Amino acid sequence: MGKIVIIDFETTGLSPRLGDRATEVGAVIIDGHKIIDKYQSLMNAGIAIPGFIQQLTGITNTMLRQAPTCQKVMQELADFIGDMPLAAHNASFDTLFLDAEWERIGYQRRQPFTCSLLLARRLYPHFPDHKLGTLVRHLKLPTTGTYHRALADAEMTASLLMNIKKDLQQQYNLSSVPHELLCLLQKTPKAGIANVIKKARLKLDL
DNA sequence: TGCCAGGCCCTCTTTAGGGCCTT
Repeated sequence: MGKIVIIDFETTGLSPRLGDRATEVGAVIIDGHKIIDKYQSLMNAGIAIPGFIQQLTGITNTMLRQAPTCQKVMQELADFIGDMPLAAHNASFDTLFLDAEWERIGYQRRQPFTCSLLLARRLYPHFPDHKLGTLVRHLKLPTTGTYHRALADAEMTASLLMNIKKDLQQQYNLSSVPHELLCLLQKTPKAGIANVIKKARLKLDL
């Protein structure tokens, strides 16, 4: 109950439709306000990583030559995730790559995705921007490794999401913040959040 | 040939345009 998988992909570019592929995936499971499990793997799609992305992520073509196939990694990831709901920072990006890589192994995502970027824009509108690094710095969250590596980014996104849940709980005096409520809030204009929580409090017994 | 992401959000908007965010 209350578990969410936070996921992050490193890729060869921005668009699976233009042929970009995943190069690394990191995923962590949170239960309430704790990380309880982690998964990480590089993956070899057999295509070259552009130079500027190698510089950005530190993931090189040499590293990928030794990496397992995308098919193997995506099957392991599907087993790791099971039917738990998902979250990511700028989830529209990770949704595209997860769906595209899973489609290649004949697997279809069924669970909803929550976006910590959309939630952070609503909860922390006064921050200078809503990049993952900026949010981690301003909220004084732990940095767990190198930015732009999949597991470190997934862990920091998990810390961010747990902070968002904690702030919602305190601000609105909620007993819990289920994934269903996060899905509702990420689509709610800032001015409507209190009203959505009021309705959800009755419906979800919060 | 030349171009090329895509979803969300704001505003000098809605018959649109541009910035943010992800690699």
